[in-house]
Amino acid sequence: MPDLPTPALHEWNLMPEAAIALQKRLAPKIQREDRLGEVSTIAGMDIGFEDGGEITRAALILLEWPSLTLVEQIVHREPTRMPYVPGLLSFREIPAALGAFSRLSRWPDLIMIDGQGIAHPRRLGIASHLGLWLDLPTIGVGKSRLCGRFGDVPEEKGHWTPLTDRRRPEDPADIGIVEGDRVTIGAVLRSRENVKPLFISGGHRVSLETAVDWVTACLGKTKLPEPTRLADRLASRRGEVRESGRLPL
DNA sequence: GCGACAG
DNA sequence: ATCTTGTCGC
Repeated sequence: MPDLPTPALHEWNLMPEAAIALQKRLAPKIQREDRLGEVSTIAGMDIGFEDGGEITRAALILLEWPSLTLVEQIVHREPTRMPYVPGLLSFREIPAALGAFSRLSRWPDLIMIDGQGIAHPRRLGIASHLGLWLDLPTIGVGKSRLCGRFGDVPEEKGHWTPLTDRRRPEDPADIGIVEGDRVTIGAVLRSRENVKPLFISGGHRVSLETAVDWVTACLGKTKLPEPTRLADRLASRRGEVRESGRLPL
């Protein structure tokens, strides 16, 4: 049984200025180099809402690697405590996510989260924040852009273009490839043809290249990688997810 | 000052 | 995110 610090209200229910200050203090702690062990399980995390937003619903999926077989699925519901504010998403969704993780029978070796990693104004998106809290390798798998610019994305599945942003004063020198006053913070990946691309970024303890590799390796026939796809389904729709294993390539 | 803005 | 019907395409 994993044991994790209980999220105290005062640590998450912060005023915007305090939350931003905390992000700036935590961002330097993010590990951008690969620090993953052997991967035998991968988790997928996503959040949904009920009652017009009154209830937060955290969905956690645990898959076995490389079969991508479902080994555990958890749904955790609790009252919503923060409104959605661009850039402060983690404060709204992480408490519920931790509730789901506390019910997991064992820690995953890698986690994919619906949202950004360091591709964030202060380089601390929800995937990074959660990874730091759990001290586990995380990858951000966003369905849309929060910040940064990118050029045309190749049409071929698996190809991508860098997501770059203006370098911020507090950005560490090794945050990514630096070109002039810009830095690469993520990858805009064509996970599937004829569909809008995915925004991949390292969360914690995972480099961008490795993040893209893992997401690509978990792609099936759909736009989202299996971990996130299943968590997504569990977070929104009712009922459970039944899965028998990896889809044919 | 005017947009943009993860889920 | 969520509210919502049918519809086009592989």
